[in-house]
Amino acid sequence: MKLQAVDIGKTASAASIIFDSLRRAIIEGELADGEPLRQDEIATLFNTSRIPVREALTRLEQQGLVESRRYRGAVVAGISAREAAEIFDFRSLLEGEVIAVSVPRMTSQSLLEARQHFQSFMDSEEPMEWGELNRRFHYALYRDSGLDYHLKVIDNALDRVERYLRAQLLMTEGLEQANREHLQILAACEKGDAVLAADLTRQHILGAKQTLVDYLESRKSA
Amino acid sequence: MKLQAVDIGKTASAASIIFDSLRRAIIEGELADGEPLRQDEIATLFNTSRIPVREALTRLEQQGLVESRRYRGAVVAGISAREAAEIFDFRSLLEGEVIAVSVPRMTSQSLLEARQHFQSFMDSEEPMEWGELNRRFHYALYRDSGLDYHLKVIDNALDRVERYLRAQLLMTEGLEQANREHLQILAACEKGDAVLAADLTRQHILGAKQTLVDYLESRKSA
DNA sequence: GCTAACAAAATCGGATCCAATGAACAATAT
DNA sequence: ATATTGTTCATTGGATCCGATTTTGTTAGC
Repeated sequence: MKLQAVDIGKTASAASIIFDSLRRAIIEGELADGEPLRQDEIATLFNTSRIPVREALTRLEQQGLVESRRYRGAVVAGISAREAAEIFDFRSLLEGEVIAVSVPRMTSQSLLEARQHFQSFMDSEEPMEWGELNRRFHYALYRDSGLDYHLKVIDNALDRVERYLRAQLLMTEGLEQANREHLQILAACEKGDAVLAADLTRQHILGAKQTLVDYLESRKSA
Repeated sequence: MKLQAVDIGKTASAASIIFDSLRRAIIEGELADGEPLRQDEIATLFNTSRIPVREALTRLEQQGLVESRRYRGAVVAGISAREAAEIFDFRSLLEGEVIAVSVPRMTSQSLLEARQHFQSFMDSEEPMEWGELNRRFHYALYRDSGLDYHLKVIDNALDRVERYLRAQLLMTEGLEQANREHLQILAACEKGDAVLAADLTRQHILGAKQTLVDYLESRKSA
């Protein structure tokens, strides 16, 4: 008997549905920084009580996506230019390492997927898709490292800065640059050059950092 | 008006008290891997309802310290030798970077504190204190990096492996080695040699990794 | 004696209810 | 008029209650 088995027991609880939904909304920038998240409001929105909402909010708080103060409620967590810069440095360090480990073990399957996601990213006109497609591209290249813990931490770090990345991509000429750099990274992986892939990945991230920090500081002074 | 002001508003909620308490118990190994954490039991223990217990458990789950399955409850999360090894590699990468950034900015105040914690660690006979003293020592050396995000992630990674570290320190001759290496790291920082400090830190962590992995695998086969 | 079907107990996720706190606003005194 | 105090309202944290699911124990059949 061959079935697509699903891990029941991890089927969606109300809390996880709300969590995923809020996480997405925050990451995609639908909810602005500082926007208050009222438990009641969200509860009615999802036709539940406040209990699962609270669980979702505590999870989001643990991930740094919302800040919550006792009896005052939760707000979407913003980020300072300083923090953003640090997170990009952090990603640069980790993702460089991960891709370096990944390249020697990389399967043609993963390379194929990466190429497909690269194409989708290039073709996409929908800014809301960029984040997801970008993640899939990079994830395909990182996967074979087998470094699950690293990957989880990287994912979390991306969650924190993705909104700002999108804003930056929209404002500047960052999109063409991202495409160019993605292609270079892909080529390095296909060549099996781990050192080059790692170096390009780090530069890719640090470049984005610089553009973003400039952008954030220009907004601050404006 | 001069008063010793306390930041009320960040005063402990029942949930955070329970969270801290459980976190400590797990990290210090008082609760064994796989030990079930019954909401009711914990609630009576703290004289509260299950609600704050649930919040504490979801927070712990987010941090990877407990695993919880729907309708089945939460258990203390164990760790495989593979995961442990990965987390040590992860720490090695991050802590090396952090101390390298920290050394050039290090104040004599921090160096002094580090030396004090180093002494306390050496003098301590109480295994339950090791983890905390070890953290304080390293934290004093990392602090001036200003890399708060990195530090939070490192702290979380330490939470995941600290129990096993203690077991390993108790079982082997790791304690003298740790003291030797701590002293070397401290000396490098005092000399202002960032590259050396980073290198020693990485070796310090990777050495512990090897001992621990050997230990874990010997236990598995036993 | 062992297994399968069923019933009972334990436990969890979520709903509803109440108390504690903070914010907005009105009333009062200077 | 303004600052201060008191009051009301919105909102959160926690308690209690209920339905859903899993686990355990019991009984019937072989």
